[in-house]
Amino acid sequence: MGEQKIQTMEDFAVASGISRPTVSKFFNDPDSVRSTTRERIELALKKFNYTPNLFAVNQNRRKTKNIGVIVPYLADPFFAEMARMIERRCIDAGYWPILFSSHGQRQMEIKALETLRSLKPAGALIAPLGRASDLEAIGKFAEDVPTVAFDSNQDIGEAFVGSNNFQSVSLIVDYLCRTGEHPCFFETAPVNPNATKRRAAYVEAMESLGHTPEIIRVGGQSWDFEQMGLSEGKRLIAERKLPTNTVLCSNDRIAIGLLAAAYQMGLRVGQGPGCAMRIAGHDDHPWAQFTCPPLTTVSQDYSAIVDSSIEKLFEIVTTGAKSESREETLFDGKLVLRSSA
Amino acid sequence: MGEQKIQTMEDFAVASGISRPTVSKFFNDPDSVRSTTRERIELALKKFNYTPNLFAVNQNRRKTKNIGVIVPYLADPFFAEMARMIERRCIDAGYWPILFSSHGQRQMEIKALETLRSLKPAGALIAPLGRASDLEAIGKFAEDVPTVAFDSNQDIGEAFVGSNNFQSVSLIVDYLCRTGEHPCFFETAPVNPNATKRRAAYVEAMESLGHTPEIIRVGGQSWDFEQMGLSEGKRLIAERKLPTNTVLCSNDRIAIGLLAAAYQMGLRVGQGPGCAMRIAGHDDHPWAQFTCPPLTTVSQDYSAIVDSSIEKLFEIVTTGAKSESREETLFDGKLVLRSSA
DNA sequence: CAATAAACTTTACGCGCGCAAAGATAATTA
DNA sequence: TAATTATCTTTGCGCGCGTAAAGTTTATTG
Repeated sequence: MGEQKIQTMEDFAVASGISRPTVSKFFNDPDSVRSTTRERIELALKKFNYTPNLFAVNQNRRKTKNIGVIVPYLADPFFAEMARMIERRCIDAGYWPILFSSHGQRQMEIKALETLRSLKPAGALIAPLGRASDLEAIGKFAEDVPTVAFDSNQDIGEAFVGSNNFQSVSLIVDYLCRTGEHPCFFETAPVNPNATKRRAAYVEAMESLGHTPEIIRVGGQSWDFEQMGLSEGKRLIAERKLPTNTVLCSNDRIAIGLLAAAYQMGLRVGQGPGCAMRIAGHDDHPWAQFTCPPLTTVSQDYSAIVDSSIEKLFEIVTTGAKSESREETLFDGKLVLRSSA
Repeated sequence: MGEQKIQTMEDFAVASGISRPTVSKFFNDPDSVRSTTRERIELALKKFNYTPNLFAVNQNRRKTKNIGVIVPYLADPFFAEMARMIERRCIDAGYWPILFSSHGQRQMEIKALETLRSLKPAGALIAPLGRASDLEAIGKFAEDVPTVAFDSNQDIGEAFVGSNNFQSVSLIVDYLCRTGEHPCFFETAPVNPNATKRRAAYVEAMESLGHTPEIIRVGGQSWDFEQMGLSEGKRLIAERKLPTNTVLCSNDRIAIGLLAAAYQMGLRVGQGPGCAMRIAGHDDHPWAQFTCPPLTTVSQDYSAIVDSSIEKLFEIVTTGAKSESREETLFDGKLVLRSSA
């Protein structure tokens, strides 16, 4: 080998002694050709190491095998982890995942949609930015491309898969009220419906337990949750503005910042005696087990959300069935008791 | 608008009253057409919202505008952050970044290379897995595609950009020795040359200061650094196996795990009186400022590394100059003093 | 204003492959 | 063995665009 440079499928077909259309058929679905033929092609494949030109392939296919994935913020391990799972599922199903991160910015999300559209994907999995999203742009995109939304429910796409915030928040509010002083709710300006729903869920849960909800909102809309938790947390502690000794944070990343604030202000966090406050989060973020103290939180069922949204998407993609009603699938959270609350 | 569906460049050219080749020219470089023409096209662009088919574009271009980016582990905010910067730079330069994560797995890295190759990228920025990498595969890839390696120096590609581990480690070893008990070195089985170099640098720095290096290696090769820092840290503390009260960790993620271990074992970490041990890390990881206590570490100059590697790559891509010698650029680290050591 | 240069239009080809149709060959069944 | 079916080969078109060449218009210069 080596002397003959296999560049095109034509070359490869000649070299392997099989006609090009059959080779083409093989690459689209190896099981669609006779086993003897398949073996001959696979043999030649090992010998010549040819890969079809992805651009030529996708230009001509009626529908491509591309799956677009857009997450709002890839530097958040939560989304990084989801992306990892999604990529794996796509590849296993013979699709090619293309990952975009909006990096928390409206313009980036729009850009990602544009780029994605020009890739003529078979489908898309989108976790919208939320408030910052151009819903109209996403909506238009979803008209042309089968789209499943996850994480943040913005009424776009054929279906939504996410967490049942009302269930999960009431779970942890119940727990906190049962085991100590009732919690106040610590949040940043809501970046997406999850944040809004969690606050509403907190209010509802508190009221149903006969407590007065107390909400502390800090800062503006930003994805630097830890930073805001830390700086605003320090300020609140210094000014003694926390209404109760128990703080339920809108998400784990805020809680991580608040934990650092408490530490730096010399406040011991936990349930035991000698502890000045309790801090709880929401999500069961990958880092939550490494905080000091380890963070009590409610888990989001990452893998269930990924599995379900992928499944939903493939269903829409393969059947081509535009469902008449937008389906919403919510997964329950589970209480993750560690020592911070 | 709306009634006329602009699908092809032909359609768009007709609709905007400009010939297709000129439109094509515009999309390749807006500055290559007369300003009056450019304005007319941009006007039509707003009106019709057309984007060229990326597959068709890239199929025909001599060299594509794709830049492949492969990072070893995207769930690590360090790489997520680098990837974010790289993406931005590429887009600003008119390139299209395609991001892959090896997810810590050899097979994924190989797969990413294969996929990337079929995208005929103009260039590639690769942070190799390290030990787990198929160096031969990357090497072959780099023969065909202009490649710059970063983060982990595996002798592949036209150039390497990374951190000067000897400088940075000796910096923090000096500091630690100067301000307290000399440090032992806490590492997992090295996943890449950085880890190996840091250990060597530690040994060298210690010896030059007249101290005996003491290395603690735990666990196997894995990217779950925090987990290993935590579990092995707890064990070491329980069994009183730490030779000194000062621990320099091979990277911040291990340090984060060890901090959690110390906390859970009731050990106070920091420099002050009443502190049982000091813990330092390496990298100035995005989370390092939110640990309890905040982590003293050495920064890697993320943005310098990104800038330099991008610059290097564009230089190679544009000039097409295969340099005779592989250039290595190392950036110095800076001491980041927080309160953990 | 004419002369030159720059930018444009028209025309045409080719990239590498998907895909369809018709005929040839191989595997399966009766 | 003949008939049926599955799979293959041959042939050829077209996807949407890059790009080149030749001719035409517009802007710049003297």
